[in-house]
Amino acid sequence: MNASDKTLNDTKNLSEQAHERIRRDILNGELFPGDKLQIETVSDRYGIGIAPVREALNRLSSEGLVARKSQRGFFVAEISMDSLEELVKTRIWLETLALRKSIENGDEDWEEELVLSYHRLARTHRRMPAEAGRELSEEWELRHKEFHMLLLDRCGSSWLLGFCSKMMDQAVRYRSLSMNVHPSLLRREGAAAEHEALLKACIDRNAELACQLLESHYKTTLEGLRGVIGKGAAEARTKLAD
Amino acid sequence: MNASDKTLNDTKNLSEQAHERIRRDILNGELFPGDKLQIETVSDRYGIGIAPVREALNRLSSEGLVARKSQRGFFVAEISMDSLEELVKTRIWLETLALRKSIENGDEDWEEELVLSYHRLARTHRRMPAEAGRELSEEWELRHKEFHMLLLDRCGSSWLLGFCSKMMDQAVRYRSLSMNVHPSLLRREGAAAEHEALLKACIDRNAELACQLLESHYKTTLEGLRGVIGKGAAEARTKLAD
DNA sequence: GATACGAATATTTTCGATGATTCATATATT
DNA sequence: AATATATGAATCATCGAAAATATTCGTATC
Repeated sequence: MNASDKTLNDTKNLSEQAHERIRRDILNGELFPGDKLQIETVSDRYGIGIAPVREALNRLSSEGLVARKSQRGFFVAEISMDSLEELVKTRIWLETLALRKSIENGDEDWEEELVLSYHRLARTHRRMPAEAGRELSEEWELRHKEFHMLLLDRCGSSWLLGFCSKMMDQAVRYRSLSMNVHPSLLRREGAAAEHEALLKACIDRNAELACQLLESHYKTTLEGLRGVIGKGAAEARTKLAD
Repeated sequence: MNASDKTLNDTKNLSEQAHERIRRDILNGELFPGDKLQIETVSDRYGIGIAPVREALNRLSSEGLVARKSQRGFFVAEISMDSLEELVKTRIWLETLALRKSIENGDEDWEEELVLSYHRLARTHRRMPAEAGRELSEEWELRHKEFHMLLLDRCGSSWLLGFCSKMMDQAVRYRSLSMNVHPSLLRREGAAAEHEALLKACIDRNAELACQLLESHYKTTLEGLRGVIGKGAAEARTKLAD
């Protein structure tokens, strides 16, 4: 339950630490799409032996963040504008579905958790100036995902929740990568207001409105990313040289 | 594209072979929910070293077929009536969604593929007497999944297709396990007719009917399994002694 | 000058063995 | 007799090195 459990990577065994850290670096856009994940290089980078690293990469490959070419090693999963559009489309389908069910089932506890989660998200947002540190940005992403997942939390299907979570991770990845290329472009101001409207619609049990808001929220984000992605991958490759 | 590519497990490396074979044994119900997957035992069973087996188990754990308890090894994922009900519910949500989209987008090629796939399924079914061999039963499961996936194939989202595929695998698992406990009970005759009706509705582009048929198809299957599952897990454990 | 072959190199994949952790049994103490 | 502690066996996690496989580069041939 405690949020700090995941950021502190002390107690776990090495293969879990490797999994967590590589995953984080992919989601934060520090590892670029298509990059080769050479076992020994990765092993050195994190100071973890090659066996745990292999295990982590194997798991990440099943989670869709890493591609695994037989006998040719591991690569950071590719991205493309096409697959981003497919991703957003699918997110809208599944999340509006989940949101409707969640609004149907949600009780007063749910409302309270939502209010709290929104408050935390807004607070983090307020503290975030133009060029915030990475930790704050990471914290925002965490809160953001928490809020959006909580919206769906009462949908009644852990399967559906899991699918939505997976797709949210992918979306985070696209955002991070775009931000690395065009640092100024993103983190638009409108987002905060949209979250608030979404919160209100849920508390009012206005499923129709809530779904509309969610849909336009994602479509707006998509438009913001359009055009950045194509160049993004190529540009990122050069930046790797550092 | 060729279906036999997956059944022949020759060319691949050992870790992929292990993954395929363990996966198959879990889906076919030869490995029972909760069973410990002791590395060395598994390694002996398949005649594959422990390193590839570990890799396979790691990937299977991310795919939801294997549970991984830190520092305590791997176990075949548990099942329960509750999670089966959740599974069926979610399948109906997502597959009717995908089916609607697929019927919207499907062209004449799609129709032809459907007819062909249905024919193959029906033929396999016809050749299957009361107590068919395992190979034939496996072939039926393959065709069955192929047909159901093809129904959704034109939905326009590889994400959604992947989710549905994952859930179908789980459903196969529940069926296999139930059949191991009550061999006579399952493989009801009605299924063939239901598939045919489904095919017809799709070709007629009657989305509403098709979704209704799909829903009742799954609900009927669920009812057939009800009551078998609870005892199933316990009874299966004893059978392991062989 | 371009292409194909083959040796040398780099990487992945796999194995066998060594530390680390958990679980079970037995002994000791109240 | 019952709980607690300690010891031993089993198993997991990790390491380092060998085998299998791709990749690169140079050389020879057309």
